[in-house]
Amino acid sequence: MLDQRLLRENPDLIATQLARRGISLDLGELQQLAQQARDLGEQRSGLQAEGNRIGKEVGSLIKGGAAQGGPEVAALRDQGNRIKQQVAALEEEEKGLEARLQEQLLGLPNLPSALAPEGRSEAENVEVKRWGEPRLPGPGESLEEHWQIAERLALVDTERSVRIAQSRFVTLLGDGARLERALIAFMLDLHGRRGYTEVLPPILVNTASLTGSGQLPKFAEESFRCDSDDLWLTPTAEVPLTSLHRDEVIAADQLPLRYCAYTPCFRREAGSYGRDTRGLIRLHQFNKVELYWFSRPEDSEAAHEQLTRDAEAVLEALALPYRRIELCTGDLGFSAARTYDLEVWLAGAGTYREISSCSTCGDFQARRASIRCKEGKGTRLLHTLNGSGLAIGRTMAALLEHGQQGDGSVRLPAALVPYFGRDRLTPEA
RNA sequence: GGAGAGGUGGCCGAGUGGUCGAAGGCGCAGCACUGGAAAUGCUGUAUAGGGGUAACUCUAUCGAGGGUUCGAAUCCCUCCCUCUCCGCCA
Repeated sequence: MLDQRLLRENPDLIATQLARRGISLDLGELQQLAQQARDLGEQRSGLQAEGNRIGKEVGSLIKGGAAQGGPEVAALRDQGNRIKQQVAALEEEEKGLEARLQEQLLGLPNLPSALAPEGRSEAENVEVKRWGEPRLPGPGESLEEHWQIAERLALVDTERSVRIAQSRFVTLLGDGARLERALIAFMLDLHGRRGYTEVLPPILVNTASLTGSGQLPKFAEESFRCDSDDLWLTPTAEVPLTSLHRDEVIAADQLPLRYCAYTPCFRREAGSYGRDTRGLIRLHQFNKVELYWFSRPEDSEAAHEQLTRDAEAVLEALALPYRRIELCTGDLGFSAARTYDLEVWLAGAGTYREISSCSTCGDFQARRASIRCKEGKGTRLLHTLNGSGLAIGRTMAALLEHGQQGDGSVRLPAALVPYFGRDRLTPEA
């Protein structure tokens, strides 16, 4: 959520910055709404002050011996009643305005960081770096895509998943299930060694939590909802992790707080019919290990680099080639001020594919979720950052495509052996 | 799900409908004392919003929302949460 003070004092800045995202917006209505709400509030609190004064006066009159039903007391009582009615009327109007204002503000995305490159769409994202050698098919060799390998090795059962749930769900079997579990444990251990506190949060979250991290109110159609309970299936661990410290004030010397969490993630993927229909790339339910930082505002830029490095460390430990892309202003997510996407090389598909998205949200989520830090006198909003470290299903896809052998088996990186128990997936196994 | 108890500042804990943003204690900060510290003493110590260059000031907040009243932490209603016991359950 954007700062109301900024709206009042520098609306042009908001308009210019949102324009960098490709949003042209007339802030006039919003400003007017804010102004009206403020005027009403001023009027109301003035009346309340008057009412408080009368109340005290009655108190001291009675204490001084005036009769409860005496003329002075009765006059003040009438006056108090009139004020009460006026206050009630103003309050109702103010509430309506505040609700509208809040609704509109909650629907506005974050302002892009000054550092985010200009651009209108995905096409203008900027490649920052590449790591590793993308595997290309040798002469006469054709590389399979991960879903072909997975089916051939009986790691997944797609058809039966429809029976259990729906399309876009997957059931992992045998080595597939074990590899998924190994990857989760491997990543959590890696991040734990790098200083993250492991968290296993609830994956049903309430409306306030989704609003705090920015999924609501705008993207309700993207989440699964438990209608009778004000609970939703979390679309990413970013949601419960943001709310881990919702409505808290954290001493600055405790920062940064760094968490990693494995959760299943649930997304309705509305409007993606026909895209990535095979395999592990786009599912209604998938597993992910998430990294999350609560940082002092001054430190969040460096934190963003570090968080991204921590995600890259997973890919490097698994020897998976990747590149780092910085999203241009037009491609930034709703809550992000600046984002690096990590794209892993899918050898069978012959493309780089997003496997992690590392964002700094500035104070955007902190304002929505009311998370502050305290340093000396006074409090201020802190900064939040999040990134995948990594999406498990896509990691498995990359491993299968990268490690496939001419004999039909798949070689796994050495780092996984302690977790999976073998260095190879074979047809017979 | 049933029965009971309870939710007050960073923490503990008092609070008779009238000057209560709230006693007292702990903690924390500053000052004094000390060679330095401990102990002690004094002073200060919530958050959000509005107004003011500032000193300061106004409003709101005692789980949340309603109500009664000139006036509510205190009385009434609804809801939420926590704890104890019973039931059920991985």
